Amino acid sequence: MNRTTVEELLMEYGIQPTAQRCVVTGYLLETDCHPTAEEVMRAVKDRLPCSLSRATVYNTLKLLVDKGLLQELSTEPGQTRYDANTGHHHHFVDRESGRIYDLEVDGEGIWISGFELPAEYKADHFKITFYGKVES
Amino acid sequence: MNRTTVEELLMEYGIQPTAQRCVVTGYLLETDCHPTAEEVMRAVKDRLPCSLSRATVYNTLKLLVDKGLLQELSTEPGQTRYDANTGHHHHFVDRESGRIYDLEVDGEGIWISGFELPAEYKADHFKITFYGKVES
DNA sequence: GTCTGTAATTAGAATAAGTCTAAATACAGA
DNA sequence: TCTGTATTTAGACTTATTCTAATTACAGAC
Ligand SMILES: [Mn+2]
Ligand SMILES: [Mn+2]
Ligand SMILES: [Zn+2]
Ligand SMILES: [Zn+2]
Repeated sequence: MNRTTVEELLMEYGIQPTAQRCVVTGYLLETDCHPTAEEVMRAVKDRLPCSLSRATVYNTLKLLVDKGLLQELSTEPGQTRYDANTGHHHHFVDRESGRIYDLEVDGEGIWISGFELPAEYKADHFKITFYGKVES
Repeated sequence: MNRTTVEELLMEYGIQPTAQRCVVTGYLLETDCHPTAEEVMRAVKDRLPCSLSRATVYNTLKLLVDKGLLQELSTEPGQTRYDANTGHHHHFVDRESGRIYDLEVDGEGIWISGFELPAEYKADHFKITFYGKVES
């Protein structure tokens, strides 16, 4: 995804497309590894002619989450991770490597049987996280 | 659950039952509110004749997790919560209050239909977290 | 019952993730 | 070009958690 496409995407979401925001968004769209803010910072700072502040990375990530372009993941304590895949999907955490894999849901959607959510619990969303090992 | 019962439980799990550990464990067993380390600290320090160090609370929580008496929850960034319910169960997060409710799984267990875990993904565990509002 | 070595606890310092602040810079619209 | 607002910046600050070095508690040996 090139520079112009990212710019257009940001504008569609009502976000002023600055160089910093483009490069952060571009990185999150192209990676599939659910990076932390720190990882975004490292990955992205060489792509800019200028310096990049930590505050800008955090502000940008928060803005993108607010506007619905990213989702936040809390799979392990002390690390917030970011995911540009905002469709309804789930995750698999490899315990050894810590890597997080996306699990896509096909057409009809997912169905959980074997227990009832009590009537007074009105859920608007759910996520499933699997833990284990990916045998390569 | 009284003092002696907690002591016996800790010993069964191979944990030397000190006063601090008993009181932390006792609190987690009696509450259903998935407290943070800070909340455990506050709730528990008056139950001891002596002072209680932050380091002890964190060490104890980690020990109890290691030995399988507690599980850690990462439902929201920046807060690790603890859960003495270590059977297979799931959670409901009330977005307004932040409160976390347990969802028990009945006899036959839970079944997820609508997508396949790829063959090379060997999962030993999964958890489901629902988000929404509890209407009281 | 003491002695003694190890385990546990303590207060406070150190880290690390994330937020805030105040000043500088960029930029959209007049 | 001018001007006001939005964005970015470096670094201070906060908060959750971990580490450290010294003290205290305790289990087993005598
Ligand atoms: Mn991070
Ligand atoms: Mn906490
Ligand atoms: Zn994902
Ligand atoms: Zn629970």
